[in-house]
Amino acid sequence: MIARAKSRPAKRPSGGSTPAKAVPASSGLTAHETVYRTIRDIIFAGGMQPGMPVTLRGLAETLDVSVMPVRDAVRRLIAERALVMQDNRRVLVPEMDQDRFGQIVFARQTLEPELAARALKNFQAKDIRALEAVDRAIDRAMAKGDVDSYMRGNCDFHFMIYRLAKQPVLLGLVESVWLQFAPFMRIAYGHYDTTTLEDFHQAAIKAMVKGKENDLSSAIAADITQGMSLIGENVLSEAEPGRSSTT
Amino acid sequence: MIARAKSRPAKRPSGGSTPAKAVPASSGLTAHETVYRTIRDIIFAGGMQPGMPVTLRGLAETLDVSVMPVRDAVRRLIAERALVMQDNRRVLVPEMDQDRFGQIVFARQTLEPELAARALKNFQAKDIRALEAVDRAIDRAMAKGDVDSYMRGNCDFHFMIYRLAKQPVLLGLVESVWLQFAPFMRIAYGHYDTTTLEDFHQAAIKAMVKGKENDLSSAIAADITQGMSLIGENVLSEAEPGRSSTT
DNA sequence: ACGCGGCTATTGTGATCACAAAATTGGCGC
DNA sequence: GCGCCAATTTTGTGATCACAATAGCCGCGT
Repeated sequence: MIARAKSRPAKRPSGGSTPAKAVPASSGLTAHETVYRTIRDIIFAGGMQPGMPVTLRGLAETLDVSVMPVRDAVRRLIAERALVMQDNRRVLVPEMDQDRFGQIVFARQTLEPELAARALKNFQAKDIRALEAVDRAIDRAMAKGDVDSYMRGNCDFHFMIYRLAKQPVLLGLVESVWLQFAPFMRIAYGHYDTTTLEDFHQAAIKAMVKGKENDLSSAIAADITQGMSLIGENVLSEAEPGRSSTT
Repeated sequence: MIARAKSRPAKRPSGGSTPAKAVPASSGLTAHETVYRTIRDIIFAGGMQPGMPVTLRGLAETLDVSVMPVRDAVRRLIAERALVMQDNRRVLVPEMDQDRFGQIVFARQTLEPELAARALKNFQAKDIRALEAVDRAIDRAMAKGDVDSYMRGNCDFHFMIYRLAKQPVLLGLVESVWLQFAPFMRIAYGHYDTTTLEDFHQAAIKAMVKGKENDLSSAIAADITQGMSLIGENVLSEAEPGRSSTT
């Protein structure tokens, strides 16, 4: 739950320039960058319900920063299509529908297997080991029914591969696509038993070890097909009628 | 040419809240949106040289707005990969290299023919007429050697088709890709005689009229191949060695 | 003459204030 | 009790100021 803006109970001391900051202390990055990653991670973790409104002051209050970095971060996420701004100038997590979903599936199937194939020549032994470690973590999360860890692991697995391709243009496109369907992945996986899923990650790792480009692409493609059809079945069927709001 | 920041010759009147604005008057949109489109159009028109630094205050001075809308617009363009920010926090038009170019070509060839195919079922007679008008304008621009009009027409032609597909997710990805290679298109077309190019636009229009999806995709693919190989030959070969600066 | 160190100007970042539009709430009339 | 209109609150937008970091420049020393 994201806190709403409060009534400005206490004024800032007086200091000229740096009255309020808490987030950026953790790293040497800019506040806006930190806020951006924080929000992005929340989205990837499924922490934002589609249709849920997002307010600058609300986020600023929650993250304990001023509105300025939040504004930058939100605008960036809007540019990346992770959030949308409607005519009201209201910012919210976009809803999913059949059209959007079909486009996302096409983009994933088109870009990600190719990205994996282009990563193949850069794989080193340590990368394989890291991927196996992530995959074991995914298995543990599946066994425990830990949806958050599963999603995080799945995201790490894919992007660990894609990053190795060193193709920043394609990687940027894929990141934008992931940001757009991540919220629904969380919903679907929350409804479904992930333990019954076939593990295409092992097939992908095996293809990497053997250097079989086509096998790697196929494994990624199969993984995407499986995951996206799961989302499609669970999200679109119930979200279509429109705001059931069972509460 | 974009003006550099000057030495702040005249101070703003004094008014409390709206001392400076000139761009937004033209439309009911926000200033940031207007500035964004202005910069984007400049990029599409090839008005920004790769490697050229971009400063917030410089742009603000040129467009006669305060730095705030410019800041929003520039950050948005950075998110869309039209501009890059280096570690120095300096913003500039990204350079092109073989790697980036290959990724852009792949993304275009993968996404754009599909987008055209998906637009096919939405074509109406007036759309065909509009496309033919644009194509005639392109021919005129080619005949006169008007590079700017040619590029504008080419951009209009493609996006008029893509927009009809009503696939906002894919359209967003394609727009981001175009923003990344547009500056180099200008350079290539400035060096090359465009009158020798084969006109795949006519083939595309004919395919639309006949409703032949595969022919339309092929025509778009051929058009992309032709245009991008032209850019590749003219830009990469000379830009590779590094900053010749013949002036 | 050339290199180097300090100084100045410029840059992006962030905070705060002000404002218009929209949403929400409250009260009034029916 | 229900619907509508006005006042209030909340929201995004934009402007201005302040500041740290950097780049560019000038002069000094050898």
